[in-house]
Amino acid sequence: MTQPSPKLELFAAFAAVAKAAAHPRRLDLLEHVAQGERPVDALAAVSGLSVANASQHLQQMRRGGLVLSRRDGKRVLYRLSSERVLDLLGALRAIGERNVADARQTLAEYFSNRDSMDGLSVVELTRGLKNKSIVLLDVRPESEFALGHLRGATNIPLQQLARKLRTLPRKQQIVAYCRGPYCVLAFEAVALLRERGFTARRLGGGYPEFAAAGVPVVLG
Amino acid sequence: MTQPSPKLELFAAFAAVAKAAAHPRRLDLLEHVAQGERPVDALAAVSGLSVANASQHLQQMRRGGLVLSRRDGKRVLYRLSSERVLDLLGALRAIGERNVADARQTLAEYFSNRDSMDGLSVVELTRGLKNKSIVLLDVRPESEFALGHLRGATNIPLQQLARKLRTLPRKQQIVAYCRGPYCVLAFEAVALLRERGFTARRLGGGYPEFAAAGVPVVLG
DNA sequence: CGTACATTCAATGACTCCATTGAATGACTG
DNA sequence: CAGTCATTCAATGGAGTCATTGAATGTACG
Repeated sequence: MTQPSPKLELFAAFAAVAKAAAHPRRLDLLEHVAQGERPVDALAAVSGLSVANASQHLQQMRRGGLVLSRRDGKRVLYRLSSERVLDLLGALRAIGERNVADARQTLAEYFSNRDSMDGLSVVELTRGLKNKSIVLLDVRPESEFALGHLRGATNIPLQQLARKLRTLPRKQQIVAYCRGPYCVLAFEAVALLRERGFTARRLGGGYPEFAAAGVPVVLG
Repeated sequence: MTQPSPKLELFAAFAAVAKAAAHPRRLDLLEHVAQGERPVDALAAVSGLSVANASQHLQQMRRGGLVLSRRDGKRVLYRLSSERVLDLLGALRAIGERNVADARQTLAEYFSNRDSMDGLSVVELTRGLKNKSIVLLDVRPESEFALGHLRGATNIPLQQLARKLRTLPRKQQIVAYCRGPYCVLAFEAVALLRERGFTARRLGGGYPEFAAAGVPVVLG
């Protein structure tokens, strides 16, 4: 329409991508979609949205090219469109984290003494698994673990963790992960484990990030 | 099960970053800001916005943490907040480019036979400069070149290119770059040069991208 | 110390986005 | 082929965004 500027037309396309990501609920949904392919109602349930609302948000992300959908029987399954989306999320986090750190509120409050909670990198994880110096713990709900998880991980959902402590070793370091870098499950798991005298650390990212980084996975 | 859920609060911060990038004009402005620190009126001029409008867009990007501003006398200078912003732009491009490729319109129309126009990588550039097998050409306006450019580049603004062809060598490959991966200047320069029998290619990104990738620069 | 200048603020209508509701589509199941 | 279920559509108010205007800061310079 604005006849000229092919550049602006392209930038409009890029802006549409950003717009698709520019809503807190959608980012939340996106993190869940990143765990694996799932139908609308499941995504609506885990992120606490009405089905209609979740559907609309998912469609907006599809228009923006963040997710793809396919029909399977009477369900429609959504999945990430590509690993590039994780790059986008990473960039948003990097900038957003800086913003909240400057006006330090949330981070400091909820993820207190973050330094000691600093996450393991991919290389540290790989080395530790080879060494058998660490035990990898997936604290997401069973259903998400079943959908896909890092190879060698044991699944103990956070809610059951307190009851199953005796199954965990005390001589190795326990490394917990969940959905993403800001997923609270792993933070709380590490806090609980340390309280009970275990040596515990958190992974620097969640399942999707480490899977994208090349860590071997088991798919459901 | 919390009122403002720490996670959603963080995601709101990330969404705010995305929102700051979710407007074509702002992406355009951002590309110009990425060339170097500049006052509002200059940015307004190059992107064809009114000063008040540019000011408001810039402030929104500042709130989103994409740019920073500082006062210098009676001017306010804006600059990128960090190189992370370039990562964000890269991710938006990667996803957005895919989207328009699927509905191939703009790309095909304006950047026809893009394969042959495919850009040089950082390593290719570095090797070529060492070899002296290429000549690096900056086709941005003089003012932007003065603000900062890749080391070893010659500045011939696109408008003057046709007149200054005789200053260019015919035995080396000419590599043109401008503001970013989708800046038309370099595309047109390459097209013109090839028409006149030169061997010409485009750089795979603009000044900000290659500077961030570690290519040596000269600052003004 | 007043004037000029760069930038920002405030206010305005046109427009788009958000969440909710209830109805419509499409596809399996008996 | 009627019933059921998952998803999407359409319509609704309420909130937020956009570009434009003209006025208000704040800084320098004579």
